[in-house]
Amino acid sequence: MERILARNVAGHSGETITISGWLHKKRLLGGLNFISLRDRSGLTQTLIENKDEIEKLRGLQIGTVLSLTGVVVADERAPGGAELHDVTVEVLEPVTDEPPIEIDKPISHKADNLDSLFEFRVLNIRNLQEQKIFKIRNTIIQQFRSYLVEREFMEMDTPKILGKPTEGGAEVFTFDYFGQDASLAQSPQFYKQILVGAFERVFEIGHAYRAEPSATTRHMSELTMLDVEVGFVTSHDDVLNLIGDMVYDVLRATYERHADDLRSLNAPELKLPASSADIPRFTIAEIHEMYTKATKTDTTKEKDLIPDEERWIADYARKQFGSDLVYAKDFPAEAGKFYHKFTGDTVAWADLLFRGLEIATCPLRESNYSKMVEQMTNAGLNVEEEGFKYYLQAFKFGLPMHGGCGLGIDRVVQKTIGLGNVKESTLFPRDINRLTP
RNA sequence: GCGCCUGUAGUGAAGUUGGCCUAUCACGCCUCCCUGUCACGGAGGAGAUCGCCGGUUCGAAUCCGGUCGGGCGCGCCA
Repeated sequence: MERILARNVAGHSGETITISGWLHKKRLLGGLNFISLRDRSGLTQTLIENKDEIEKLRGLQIGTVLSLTGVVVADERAPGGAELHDVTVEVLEPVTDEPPIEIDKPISHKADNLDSLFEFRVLNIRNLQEQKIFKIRNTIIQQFRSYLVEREFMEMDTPKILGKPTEGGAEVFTFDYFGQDASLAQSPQFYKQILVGAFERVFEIGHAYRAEPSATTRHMSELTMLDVEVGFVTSHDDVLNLIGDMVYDVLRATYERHADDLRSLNAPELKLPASSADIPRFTIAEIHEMYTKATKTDTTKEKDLIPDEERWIADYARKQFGSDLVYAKDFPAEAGKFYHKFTGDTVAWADLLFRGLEIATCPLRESNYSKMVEQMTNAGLNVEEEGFKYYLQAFKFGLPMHGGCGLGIDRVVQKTIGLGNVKESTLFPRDINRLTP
């Protein structure tokens, strides 16, 4: 018999149907037994009065894979307005071991219990509340993708196995690759710039690897990044307009589609200005000045924003401009890297902050070959090196002015829902001491 | 890496100024009762050498030293 999903059961009133899924909850009231079955679309309640049928479930634990066949009866007392009666039970995969956690109860997300959260991840993702996190994540990724595809961005797949790292900065993982020194990509940056030289507009949603020994609520060793790069921009503002509008659009759509889920997860209310063009933008120097004035902590000598400053400016933007998003732009020139576009004392690079956390870096790149060679040389890099050879080819043979962003998907999900730790937004997080599951 | 906090049944918690702890509670699990449950309810039961090692003491979950695991903040962060 055709399998009917939980969400469609009510539409088959009066018919005999078969549902399949996992035993989610038993409520045995004696002669009246409620069994709820979970499938990918939700729960179905079934009513089993026949003692022989309920006996088939004796000794079987939550998670047992079942097919239940019965008549759909509309009843207001049933969750969803309908349930199965006169049920025949067929056990497809019996589970006799007691699950180590309860999957129909709230899963603790207290910081102290995060280790248990991930230790039992395989099972707690069967919890419907826990699943909401990953359904929201899925929507966020889909929204980013469709925003970009609609604007003629091409989705790309660039290698994560790279040669020996040449440029410093973030620590990379290195390993033996058939006798050669290899490393894991910390970013698809070089590739996306190269691809701008062919396709103008590209993006990638993929993993990036960081070997920094960071033990914070916002870092992981393996993260999911959205990398966007667009050619033929005419200013840094073009880049900020595009990325700001994209994030604005994705957050709006996600809050719309998952209003109920976000409410049940106690997500903060979304505050955005009337238009994405109104996302407040402050220079790093302005933020240092305002922060120093407000807190008496002098940060004017800092190159970057300190974490507390990020939270402070976010709070300021929310109160003064009604915006959960804020740009911190124009980093001091000494913070810039060789691939950035420099404009006097500052570098055309902005961070997009969402609720006090950096979710994206949005730079404008240097696109002129001679300038690149000069900036690399000034940075003490050897332009003849293998790692730069192919990268520089793209410049030598013509790149338009371009810029884009590297955006942390995990952080967007974390902050959208209001999770305390970025790992909670990730199915199987990797950090400095977790490699499993 | 540094600082602070933390580690008690399968899970989540209480107890941590040493003795009344033979370690408490909730959920889960097992047995039984229960015809409208939906965090079902009721009766009973099993389940913990209190992270590990050592020390102090008549006596340690509790104090001390070490060690391992975990968390938070900072640092690092193309």
